[in-house]
Amino acid sequence: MLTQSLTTSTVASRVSPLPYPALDQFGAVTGHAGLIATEFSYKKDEEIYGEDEPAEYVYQVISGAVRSYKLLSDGRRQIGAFHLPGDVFGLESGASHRLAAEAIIDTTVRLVKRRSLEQAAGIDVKVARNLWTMTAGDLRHAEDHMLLLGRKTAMERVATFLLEMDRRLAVAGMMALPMCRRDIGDYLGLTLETVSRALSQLHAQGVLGFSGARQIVLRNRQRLHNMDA
Amino acid sequence: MLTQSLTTSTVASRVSPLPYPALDQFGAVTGHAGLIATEFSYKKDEEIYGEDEPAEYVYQVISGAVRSYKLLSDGRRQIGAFHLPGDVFGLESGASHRLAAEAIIDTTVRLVKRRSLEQAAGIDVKVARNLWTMTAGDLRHAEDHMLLLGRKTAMERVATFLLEMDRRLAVAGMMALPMCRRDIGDYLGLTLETVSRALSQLHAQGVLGFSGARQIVLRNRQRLHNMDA
DNA sequence: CGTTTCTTTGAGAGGGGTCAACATTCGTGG
DNA sequence: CCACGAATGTTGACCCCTCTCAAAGAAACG
Repeated sequence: MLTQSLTTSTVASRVSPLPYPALDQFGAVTGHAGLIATEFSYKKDEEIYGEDEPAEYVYQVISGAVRSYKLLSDGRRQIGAFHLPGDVFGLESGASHRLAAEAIIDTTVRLVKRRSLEQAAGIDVKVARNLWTMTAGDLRHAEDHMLLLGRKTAMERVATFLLEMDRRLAVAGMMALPMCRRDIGDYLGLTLETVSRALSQLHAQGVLGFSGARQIVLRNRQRLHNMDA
Repeated sequence: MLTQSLTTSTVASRVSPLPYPALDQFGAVTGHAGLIATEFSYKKDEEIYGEDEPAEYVYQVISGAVRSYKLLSDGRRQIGAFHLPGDVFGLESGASHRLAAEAIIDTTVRLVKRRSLEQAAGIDVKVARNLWTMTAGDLRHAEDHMLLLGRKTAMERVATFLLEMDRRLAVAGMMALPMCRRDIGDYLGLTLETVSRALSQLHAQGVLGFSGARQIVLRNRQRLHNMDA
């Protein structure tokens, strides 16, 4: 990794315009500490870091999308989270990454050295608090996702997924999913066929509209909320 | 809650003898800050706090066992974690508890006010770091559990559970499970019958021995490790 | 020692997985 | 801008793992 086009810049608080600047948690950390941030780009399906690899950097998506996942020895995959523009990922309290990360589509990230964040946290209590808060946010998502994976039906999982993506990346009532059906399945603990069937059923019921398999408009969010149990 | 026998004491670092004093993370926090810790007891199946309830206290199990869980509207339950003696639970970065907590059996906990921990973290960077590390530990467990819930078979889940409990509460090669089959099922995303059948099968294969349904001896940990994929 | 709760086991059903074929979309180069 | 090929998505048929429902057995408790 780290063998591509590389731009270095001293970061004030926010270098690049992000879709949701109001929620720029990364800037909240780097801003206080005057850290060096670097931009970096990955091509579709390129690995950003592997599972159990030393956690040298912390990342923020500038554009594109990232999947974090774990694998079983026979190749079964569980995606723990999708990271969209503005999201911070790869933040670890320990020495190594617990999940691998790959670019879903061509993606640009900003990154800072973990060591410098740790150092800043040792000096500035506000930075330390921000790191804790970000990890706690990841934990909240994981707890919600355990409920989905352990106890929801296929239709409920897909409904939950659609509402999550609608919230996170809908523009003008429409969302452009960056990930394929297999990624969605591996996120929801389903097969790609089951995801496809659920989406078709929702389409037939008029709950959503397609313009291409990955361009979706939700036409009845209330029905989806009811389905998500 | 908080309507039972109540003992207050000023905590040095460790008040009560814990089974695994080497891993006393709670003491690492309270020790530095000279916080007031209180002991409190709950009866079997008593609620400690509810989902979305204000997070006023942080807890450590002294004796007994606790389950943390989420419910769907129709009563389906996902247990996110079991808390055993020495474990800290109920630690939140935000204002409220994301999961409910109940005593599995009669349980005694030590508790400190969240506010005083926050305050200590604002003064002492080491305390802040400890809070972050504890939340990161919970996140690691949740990430592993998502893989289990999303991608493992029933037998793999039970094998993983047995190895986890063996690691956490085995004494002299034997473990005394505090929780019933339904709790195990709700932790593993299975029904209690499926858990029972998997345990019976492992028993028939000689992988484990019973002395009462909840007293289990692992006779072949390697086989379990192979099963857990 | 009786009662209640928990666990085991069986039989049958169903939701989601698997395998396969076809359709659509997208990227690429003509 | 279109044509082609590859990748992605949809749909169908069938199967199997786990769930559901039921009953008997074992353990815990007063």
